[in-house]
Amino acid sequence: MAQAQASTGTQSPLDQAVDQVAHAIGDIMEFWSFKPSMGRVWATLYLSQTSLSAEEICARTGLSSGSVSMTLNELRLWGVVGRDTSSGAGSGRRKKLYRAETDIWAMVTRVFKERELKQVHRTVQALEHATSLIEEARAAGEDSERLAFVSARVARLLELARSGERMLARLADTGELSLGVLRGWMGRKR
Amino acid sequence: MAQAQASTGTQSPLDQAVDQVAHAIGDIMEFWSFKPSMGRVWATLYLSQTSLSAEEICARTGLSSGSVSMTLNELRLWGVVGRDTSSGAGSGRRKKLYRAETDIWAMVTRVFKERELKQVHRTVQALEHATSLIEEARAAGEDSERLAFVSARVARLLELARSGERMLARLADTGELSLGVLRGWMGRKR
DNA sequence: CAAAAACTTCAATAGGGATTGAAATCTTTT
DNA sequence: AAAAGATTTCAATCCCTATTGAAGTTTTTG
Repeated sequence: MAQAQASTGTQSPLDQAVDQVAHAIGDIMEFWSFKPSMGRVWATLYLSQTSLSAEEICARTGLSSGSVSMTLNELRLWGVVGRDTSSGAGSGRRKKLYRAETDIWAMVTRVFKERELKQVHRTVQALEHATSLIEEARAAGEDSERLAFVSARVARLLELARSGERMLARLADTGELSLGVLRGWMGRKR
Repeated sequence: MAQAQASTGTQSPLDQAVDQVAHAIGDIMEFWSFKPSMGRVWATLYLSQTSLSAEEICARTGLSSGSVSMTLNELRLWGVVGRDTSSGAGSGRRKKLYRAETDIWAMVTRVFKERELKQVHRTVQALEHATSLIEEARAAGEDSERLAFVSARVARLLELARSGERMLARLADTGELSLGVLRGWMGRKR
């Protein structure tokens, strides 16, 4: 029902299919905190035999030219879209042409490295900072039961966050992940 | 600077530490598309020796009572917060008391199963539907090069999504994950 | 080198979801 | 069983981010 398709009312089943895939990819990208437009644009390119101009992409996705321009650049930044430097086939004016990168493995890796890892690392840093505040309190002579408790739990969180960080890093470049370590380690410890 | 702390202006280093951790957990939860308040509330409980009433949690997080109530229920739904049914120690009126669950492994597993898996499955379904639209086009006699191309690529996406689904499922209950399969498989195939 | 086309940028808008706060409901106490 | 207290619910609000669209810039073409 809610089809923001640019073209005229009715489309062929094939067009519908393409549109649906674009939306599906948009949705999952959004779920992973990317802009939905990134998913839509990438999918549109991925399902096109030929490389497309920004204008074409506008037409097919129904997004504004501004949005397409920004989205395209972002996608290029992520390395999932490339430019096609074919000077040839000059029918219309000279436009830049884009195509989807197809090495999905590289994409996933990249995303893990740059996004998940970065966020987890931020958390590690925050926890480290909290730890130093706790040390400060201890240094200032505080010696309550509460301090001991909080200190222990923050230490535990920090340990966990660091493990997570290591695991993601490993996953990102070896493609192997075992939560076994974590599992045993967190186990039934309170 | 931006400390939405309920209590009075200045806090002890220990309080600051607790507050920071709560915010850090809130941030990473938000990054994973949960409500930040869930992280804040959970962390507040996790760093408290004693179980807390909703009122206490309001005071410590600065969130509204309504928000705390809803957040608490959601957290309980996720199984990461439990109620403490101690009838004892009656100083004030009888309030429900909450404590943080500490089995982080269980939490992670749960989240994977219920959230990531569900979303990936939605994608699989969407792609399956698109596939059936393509079949429809083919059945209707369409036989373009474009159809063949789109069909192949959608099939590829579907294969990928299904692999992802299987892997997540496996990860969720064995804790083991190898992207090796995927890697080799996606490899340099175009 | 001027005009046209393509592309980028950015302030304004739209849209969605988290949070509030107060009314409604349910629970406990006297 | 009434009053006080605690909890839940939900419409209104707030906040944040994605998208727009038009103005500005760069590139291409005659």
